[in-house]
Amino acid sequence: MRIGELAKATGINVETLRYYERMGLLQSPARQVNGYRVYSQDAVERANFIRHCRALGVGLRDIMTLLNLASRPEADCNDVNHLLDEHIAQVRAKLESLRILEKQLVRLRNQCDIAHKVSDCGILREFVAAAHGEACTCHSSSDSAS
Amino acid sequence: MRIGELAKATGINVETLRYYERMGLLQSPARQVNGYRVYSQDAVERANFIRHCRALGVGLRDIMTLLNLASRPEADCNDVNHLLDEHIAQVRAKLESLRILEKQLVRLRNQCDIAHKVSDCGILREFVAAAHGEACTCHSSSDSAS
DNA sequence: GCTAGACCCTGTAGCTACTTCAGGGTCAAG
DNA sequence: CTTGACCCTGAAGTAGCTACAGGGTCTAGC
Repeated sequence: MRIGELAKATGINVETLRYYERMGLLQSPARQVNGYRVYSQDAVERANFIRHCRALGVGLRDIMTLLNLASRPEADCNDVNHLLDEHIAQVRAKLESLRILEKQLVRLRNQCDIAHKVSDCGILREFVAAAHGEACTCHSSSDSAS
Repeated sequence: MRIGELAKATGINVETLRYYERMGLLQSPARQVNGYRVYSQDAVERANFIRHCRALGVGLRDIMTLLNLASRPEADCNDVNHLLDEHIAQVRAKLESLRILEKQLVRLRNQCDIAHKVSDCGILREFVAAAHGEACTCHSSSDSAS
């Protein structure tokens, strides 16, 4: 199977597949005489594994770790647990900051419900006021989101 | 005020301030004879405005739009509303996918609560099974998060 | 006068996870 | 023999910074 077919079979972009190969996530496949990559069924599974992990927001480095662990059946499963726990913690932290962010944005949005001039816009006034406030107090307590 | 002082006053990194200048968010300030940047109080406010927006996850391009709008008091405030609405929608979409993600991760994590060998690890088995499943059905319904 | 250290400058590369582009080669069908 | 689909490599672009290299400037202390 060539790279285009692998792409179709896995739903992963051709370029992304080559990128994964460069990054060491996919082994360099055999080549035809013309230089085309030839993949086996193993590659499909490996690529799908990667895709599944990516859909869960797992980073490439961590996927690499998982792939290495998966290939050593005698390895200690604690590493997998640990990796997942960390990932869950990250996701929860992000969720929390996004929830706060949403509240702030909605509150901001409510400053200006009817269309009028920017000069009267509660939203921009809020922005500016917040900027002023920070400039005056000079010691912010909140941190950035994202 | 020099760039270091502006950095302290706003809590924005010196490098980031120069970056914002390169990106056109901050106007190129006056220079001393030795080439050092000199900032006015205006710059502090503008920089704080940017910082505030960034903390809300607003992208640099959108901040640019807001700054331009804010400088034209007669402009229509609807643009601000629209920008904010879009941003809120984005944040909500991200929240939703993160919530799903968290559930999936927690479910996955529960597959393997006691430390043992990778060969018996429910988590990795789940990953592999999911990859297999996707390979077989060949038409995924879920999309990626993040 | 001279040196250390803090600050400033520009320009460039690094980060993540890709995507896109330039500039080619290969192959099957018409 | 040409068209179009596919493949190749290597480099650059994306966002929003951060960090580094390799300098210049200024002030304080000896």
